[in-house]
Amino acid sequence: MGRASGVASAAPAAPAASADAADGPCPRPLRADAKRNRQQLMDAARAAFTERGAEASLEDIARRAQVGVGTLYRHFPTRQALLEAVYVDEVEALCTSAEGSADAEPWDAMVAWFDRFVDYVATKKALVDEMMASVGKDAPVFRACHDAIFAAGEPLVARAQADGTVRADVEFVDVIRMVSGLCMIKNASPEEIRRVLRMALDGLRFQPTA
Amino acid sequence: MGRASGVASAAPAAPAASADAADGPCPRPLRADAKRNRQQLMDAARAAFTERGAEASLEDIARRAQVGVGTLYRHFPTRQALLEAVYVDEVEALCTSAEGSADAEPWDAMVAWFDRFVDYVATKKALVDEMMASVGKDAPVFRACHDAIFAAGEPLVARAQADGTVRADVEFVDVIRMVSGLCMIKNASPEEIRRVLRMALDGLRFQPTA
DNA sequence: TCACAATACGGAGGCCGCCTCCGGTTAGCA
DNA sequence: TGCTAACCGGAGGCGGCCTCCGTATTGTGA
Repeated sequence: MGRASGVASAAPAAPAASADAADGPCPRPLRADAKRNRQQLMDAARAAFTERGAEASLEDIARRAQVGVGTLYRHFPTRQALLEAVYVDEVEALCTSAEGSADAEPWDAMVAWFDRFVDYVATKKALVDEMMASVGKDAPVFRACHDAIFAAGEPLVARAQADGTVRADVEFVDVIRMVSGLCMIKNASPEEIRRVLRMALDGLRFQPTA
Repeated sequence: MGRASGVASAAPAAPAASADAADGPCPRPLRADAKRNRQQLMDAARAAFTERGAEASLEDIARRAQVGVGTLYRHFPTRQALLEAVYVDEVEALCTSAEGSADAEPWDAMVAWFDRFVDYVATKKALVDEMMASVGKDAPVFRACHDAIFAAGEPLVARAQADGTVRADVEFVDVIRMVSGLCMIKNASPEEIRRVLRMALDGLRFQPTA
């Protein structure tokens, strides 16, 4: 993560991770078996959501994780909770990809990030159905991811604006909304989406003559 | 409908309509009670999908239509079939709205139609989840709707291109893909979407200097 | 090392929606 | 009026959702 308030929670890949960070005082650090099962559930869920979509059967996820449904529901009371847990990880990965482009041309750096944004999203449509919905929503987890995305992308747009390449009257919210929308295009190849993205982004540098 | 191969089937509003047009020779014109039930089902479905989303319970739709589930499934073997039947009607309405703008400025006429497109879609997100998926897909019904939309919108874009307002190298498929994507933006007010749409459409008239 | 809470596990069970199947009903023709 | 093809409706099998509670495991204090 770059700056940004660090999206929070979501146990890392390592098995012995610190799966704390709920909201309250957190009296106990989660028992060993619980920690293990939680991780297995997240892994199974990530796989299932990726290949079957956000509607993947929770019972099936539990089976894949070699865990009873009860356990699944204890860790993640709702499908939404599970979806979020997985998706927070993903967002982090996306956001870090914004770093290290400081030396490129502002416009190119910006376009490149949005390219990655779209590619990235393409591989997890299911998860991102939720993620897209977060732009503008104020649920706690969403809020954090939303912030992370802004922290990653806004500077890129600002730089292109300072540079004069992007017209001054566009706002990042609108741009991210636009790109989010384009991510939802169905039945289009990556190249097709990229072409559309280029076209739409060109709107950012159109200088109204009026 | 303008030109276009007339989207087909989907019984009109009038109760005594000719609900034929399946695919084959159609030996019988559908019995009176069947015709009535079919209409009730479509009405109930339209309402249910609009207010509960595309996941609305089919059993509930049958109940609302005061018909057994069996009847529902006989008329519409799959949820998809029902969705399509309802959605064909909707697309027709959208397409006809492209007519009568021949006297406006090409750019304005085009923008206005896409505005309507987005507004229209906004009120039936559920249905249009399917519709959006149709751009590029080749299922029979989809094909027809797809054609109808192209027949309605393509001339508008072509006119703006002939006019020189829209750059010559954009293709209608891409434009409709772009707008379709924007329709999917979540949690945004109509004005916000309109702003994004304007921004994206400006990309069509950006003249690359290179 | 042992014993005993505190925690966590897992799956049976109630509920609901999907879809199929078939005995009973009805429209419409002769 | 009688007959039959066409149609109706809902019971029933299946699978997913979620809850509840008896059983198993962990880890801590003696």
